[in-house]
Amino acid sequence: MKMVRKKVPKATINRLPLYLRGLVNFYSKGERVVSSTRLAELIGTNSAQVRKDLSFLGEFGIRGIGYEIEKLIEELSQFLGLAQAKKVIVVGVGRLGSALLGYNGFKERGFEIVAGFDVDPSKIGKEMNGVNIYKMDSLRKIVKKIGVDIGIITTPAQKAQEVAEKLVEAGVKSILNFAPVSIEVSDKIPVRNVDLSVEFQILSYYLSKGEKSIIKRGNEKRFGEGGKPSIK
Amino acid sequence: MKMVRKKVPKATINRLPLYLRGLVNFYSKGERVVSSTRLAELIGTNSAQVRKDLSFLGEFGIRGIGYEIEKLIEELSQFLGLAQAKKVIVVGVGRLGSALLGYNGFKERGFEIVAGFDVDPSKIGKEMNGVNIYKMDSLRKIVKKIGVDIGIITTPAQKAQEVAEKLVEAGVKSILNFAPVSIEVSDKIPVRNVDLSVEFQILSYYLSKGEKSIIKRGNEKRFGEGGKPSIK
DNA sequence: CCAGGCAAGTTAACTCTTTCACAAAGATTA
DNA sequence: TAATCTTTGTGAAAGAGTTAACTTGCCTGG
Repeated sequence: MKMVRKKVPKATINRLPLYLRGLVNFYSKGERVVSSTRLAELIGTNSAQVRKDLSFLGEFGIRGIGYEIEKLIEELSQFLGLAQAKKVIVVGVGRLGSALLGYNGFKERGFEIVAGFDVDPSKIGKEMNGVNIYKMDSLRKIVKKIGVDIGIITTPAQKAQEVAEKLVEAGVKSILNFAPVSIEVSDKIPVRNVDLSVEFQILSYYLSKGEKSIIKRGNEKRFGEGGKPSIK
Repeated sequence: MKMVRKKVPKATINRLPLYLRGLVNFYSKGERVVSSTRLAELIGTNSAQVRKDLSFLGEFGIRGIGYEIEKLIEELSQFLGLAQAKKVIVVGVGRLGSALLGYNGFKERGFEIVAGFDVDPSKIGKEMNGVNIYKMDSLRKIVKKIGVDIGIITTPAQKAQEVAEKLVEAGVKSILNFAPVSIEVSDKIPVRNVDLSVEFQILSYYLSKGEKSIIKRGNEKRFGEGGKPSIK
């Protein structure tokens, strides 16, 4: 029975959205209660982990029964700050950027893309999937006017850092960077980097790891970025 | 002078592609040597971490100087199994799938998209960004013929599990899943799940907590169940 | 109301990862 | 050659995260 919530580990934070996703799925199938074991299978971990993770948020399971799905969804949404919708802009509406503009899953989950920005004159002033595309010069004005929670960077790598700075300067509150480069901004602004090539390369390692798992050594001669908090 | 079986930590594996990315970038700018401190800044960690990570692969720094970039790129590429090109297919060429088809960065990094698959008759038989789109029924035949290292799933969530099973059955060696659902296949097949909504939600948490910034990438890999990839 | 079953909550052991701090070794200077 | 400087490589300590195993509490059947 704890009133004071201890600090929630980062590893736990990373799993909470996965629980949420699974719970919503279960709920839509008519289920109303779920056990830690069932939730664990869903995301590939074990039941102790699930109980531990959820215990950081409070006690809302029923011993002998499990967790009431609806209640747990509510608690997780609350905890993750999903209670109110988030406004999102996309800078760089090339292939990936426009794919994001068109993905309905975000809106369903409370992330509304309110504007796109690009430097290509042939895109500026157009509308893509119901979202207006503006020139970069308008960034500041538009952000000030509507308030933006998340700025997505889908520009080429060379432009990413510059864009990140413009976003911060304009007042965007957090950044999701898809450009294959690490960006560095004030450590007050949460930044997440998602590099798809990196995912491929990690997979490549596990693909070939049979031979790679034995290493010979020694017979001759092996986020706001910038030295701030390192997170996995 | 030791010949040791030493397990490379997963956390290290996840960082190696980031070092590689930075090194390639430095090299293209004409630099030839880099220190652990410099590499650390690049990915937002500290020099001890970098040295430790690299020490798992061998000793190829020069004390008093740093690391020879070209050599380090070579070693990392070798270690990550990037020495030979990987063949990739994309199942589901909707918005995200076709964005991936068109991204040149993959080919540059040795990941060649050799075919796309879809169920939509209006796409089948067409070519998108130089890649032929086939019907799902052809999956097995084509995979058998050309050999496929990585299968990307960019279908709707409801189809993802079924597609994953077809991929495995056809002989695809690893899977990168973008559908917002966890897929479960044989433990022998490495799987990585990338859910963009999850990234948004994690960001949402840090946003609402007004907490210090996050940095790195999300995450964890899953291998079927509770992660089997370690060799003891 | 009690006994038995079941699953959450919790503690502590354990494992994994990061960081510290220093010895080792190549480079440079005198 | 020796002294000094610099940066790697590493063992050990510290810190995070995971898992096992135990305790608590709810529910059901008798």
